[in-house]
This record gives sequence, structure tokens and C-alpha cells, in this order.
Amino acid sequence: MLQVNFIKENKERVLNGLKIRNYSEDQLGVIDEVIAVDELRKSTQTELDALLFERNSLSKEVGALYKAGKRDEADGIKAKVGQLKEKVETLQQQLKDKTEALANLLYTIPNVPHESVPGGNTDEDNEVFQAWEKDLPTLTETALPHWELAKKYDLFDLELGNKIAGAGFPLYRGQGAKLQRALINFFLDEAAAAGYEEIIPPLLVNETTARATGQLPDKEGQMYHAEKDDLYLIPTAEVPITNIYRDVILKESDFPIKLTGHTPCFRREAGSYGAHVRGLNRVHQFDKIEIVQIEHPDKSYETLNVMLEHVKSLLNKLELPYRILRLCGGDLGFTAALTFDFEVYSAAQKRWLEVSSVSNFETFQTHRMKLRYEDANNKKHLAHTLNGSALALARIFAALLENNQTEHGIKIPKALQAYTRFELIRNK
RNA sequence: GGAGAGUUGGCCGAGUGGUCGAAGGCGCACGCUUGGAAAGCGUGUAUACCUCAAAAGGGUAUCAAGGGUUCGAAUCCCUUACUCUCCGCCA
Repeated sequence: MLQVNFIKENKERVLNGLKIRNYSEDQLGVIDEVIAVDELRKSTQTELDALLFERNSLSKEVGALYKAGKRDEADGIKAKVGQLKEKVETLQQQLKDKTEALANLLYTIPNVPHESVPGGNTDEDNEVFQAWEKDLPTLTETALPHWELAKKYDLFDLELGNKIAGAGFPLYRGQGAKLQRALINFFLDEAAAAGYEEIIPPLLVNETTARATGQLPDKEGQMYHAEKDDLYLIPTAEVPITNIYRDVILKESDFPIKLTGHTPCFRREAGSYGAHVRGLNRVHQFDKIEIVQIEHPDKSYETLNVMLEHVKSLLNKLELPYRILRLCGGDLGFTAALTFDFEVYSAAQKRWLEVSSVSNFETFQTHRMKLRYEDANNKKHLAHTLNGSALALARIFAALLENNQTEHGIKIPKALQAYTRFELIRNK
């Protein structure tokens, strides 16, 4: 969430940012509301602090008077302090209310988009940041979409997944399962080679954790919730991994912190339907390797580029055609300041599939998380967080099947063969 | 799941109603000392918010979390969480 002081000092910038996110004039009122509530909060605290000061000083006197044996005098002061009590309680309640009201307002305000974020409403308006310059693969008339290929080669089974869990929970088997595992290991090894420390985090997280990275309250309905224990199934490894550094004060020399992790990701995807969700295009559970960096604010955009390069190299090694989009204001996530999406071309479906999202959150997450660093003058500042998928498996898997299908079987890209230990997925 | 013990600052650890944001030690930083280092000596060393144009200064809160008793709570009471030990269950 944004800091009140930041909003006050950069009001125009914040308002413009919200406009890029297509806020109406009416909705922009929230900014003035925040400022007003904060003024009330401050004046309440000033009043309360003065009252508490009085109470504390008088109470100290009582102690001293008792020691000196002056009971009567002490009792007089006791009565006086007793009278303050009601007012203290009222003010304390008010302060609590105001603080809460402020927090609730701030929770509704999304991050300020980076200056490069274009306007626009939907994913149609995203800017093609890097197009695919070479020819797109073309397949024969008889080419199959991945869900058909899965049947032909027995790679995954949606019906069985449905039987066991429900729609959108794929079950991989045989060479399909092996290909999944190969991709996971490949991505993790590549991340390790790029200097990321591997983490295996919990797959369920508590409310504080989900709130810190901004999934709550914004994406409440998108996460699976184990109500009995009040835990959320992670929608991405970003959540538990970034939270490692919640409430931490770093030294400048600690930067950059680079973490990676493979986890399944669980998403309810409420409201999704239609042809675009066929097969593995949109599922409730998929595997993803996430890369996370915690950076010095001066370097975070440089680091964002480095992360883009990492994802590019993965796709190049997998020999998949891809393009990079810069998300427009309307498509940009609530917590992100700047996001680049990677899409791979699915030749059989003749469409682009999103396989990675690389974002800079600046201080939006670190403010909630209280993740700070200390500069040379011992001043504390909020750090920047970044993360990206490197990569999300289900759609990569789909694209690999479709693009590499031949009449003899499905070719495995060279870089992956060391992991799969087969070069071709053949009909049984 | 049951029983018991515990949770204090970066770490260890003292502290059972007032002068305690908290002794002492370790660590860390700076200075003195030294040819240099170690040792020694000295000084400093939490976070957030409010106030102040800013700094200085002042104030408030925080001893796991929340609530209560009291003029006053690290200290007493209640609730919750977590940790450890034992039992149960179990990969």
C-alpha cells in the first residue's frame, strides 16, 4: 500500500496514476479522503499524547508522595487522574478508529504506475514492447491443439483430474509427468546459475502473509481458503518467498537479495469460462518457478531489465517464439508499478499464451511488510521488491507440445533433453 | 489431541506494582591506545507515530498478541498464538 506521506507530497502524481488506471473523477476523491482522515488521526494522537503525558506525570507524583508518607496529597492526585480516564478511553478509541479507517482506505488504492505505463482499458491495449521478429511457426492442416495431443500421447488427463479434484486440476502422467519435472528442474537450475537461492516454502500461508504482498484484500476471491485453519493456498510462490523478509531491516550491502522457488500455484479463477480456458490454458493448479528480488530503490529498474533478460534466455533455450508486452494501466495488477508480460505463441491454437509476468512493485509491498534497509547515515528506507515467473509451466507445456509436434512425435528442445532423457514423445 | 514449563532489545540474560525503554554481558560502531593488530579503556548502539519549517529537543506507544485490574503494569488476572518437554497419533 502507498504511504500517506507519499500521497501528500506527490498528490498530482498519484492522481495521474489513478487516471492511467481509469479511475473516474468520483473515484479520485479517495485521495482527498485519505488526506482528511490522516489529519484527523494526527490531531487525535496529539490530543491523546498530551493527556497521557499528564496522566503519567501525575501517577509518578503519586508514587513519590506515598514514599514520602503524604497519603492525603497522593489520594487527591489519584482522584484527579481518575477523572482523566474516561477522556483517555474515548480518545484511544477514536485514534484506533481513525487509524483503521485510514488503513482501510489505503488498502483500496493501487500502486502508482511507472511513468512508462501506457493508458488503456484491457489487455488489447497493452504495448508490444518486444515483438517476435522471425516467422511464426506454421503447422500442417492436421496439427492438433495440446489437449488433443495429450490424449494421443497420454500426457495429461483432465477427466481424471476432474474425477479426483474437479475441473481445472490436471493430472499429468507418463512422459507428460516427466516433461513437467524436466521443466521444473531446468528452470531451477537456470535460476541457480543466475545467482538465485532456491527456497521451498510453505504452500499455505496465513492472513498476515497474504496481506503483506497484497493478495489480500485485493484478490480475496481468487485464493483458495482453508477456513478451518484460516490459511490460504498460495496463488504464487511470490507470497511466501517475499514474506521471508517481512519486518526485516537490511543493510545496503545485503542487496540484491535473489530468491527462487518452485511451487504449485492455486487459483480459483472465478468467472473464467469459454474456449480460451480449454486444456491447460487456464487451470486451478499449475506449477511455476518464481524469481524474486529485493533491491535498493536506485537499482530496481535496472534489476527489472536483468530479470527480463533471464526470462528471455529461458524462452530462447526452449526455442519458443515469444513477445513481450508492457501492460497498460487497465491491465496492470493492483500492486505493480510496471509489469512486462511474456507470451509464447501457441501454433495450433494460433494465439499468444501468457507464460510470465515480471513486475516491479517498488515500495508497495515493502510498506505493508515493513521491509526496510538502513543507509550509511542509519536512516531507514523502504526497499523495492520485484518478481517474475521463470516460468509458469502449464502453458509452456502446452506451447511445447503444439509447436514441436511432428508426424513421428513431439520433439523435445535440446536444452531440455538432459532433463527429460528422451528426445521425442512417441505414440505408445 | 492431552499434561506441564516457557516467550524480555541484534543475541544471552536480570528484573513480581512506581524512579524500567528496561541491569549486566556478548555483538556492533566510533574514539583513545598501538608500528599494525589483539587485549584494554571510553563513548554510543531499538522501532513506529505525534509535535517542530528542519535539525536539536519534547511527547506517546511497544518486554509474544489482544483484553482487564490499578492513580500507575515487563511485573497481577483473563484470552489467544507460538516454543520446549512428556504422552497420544503419524509420513
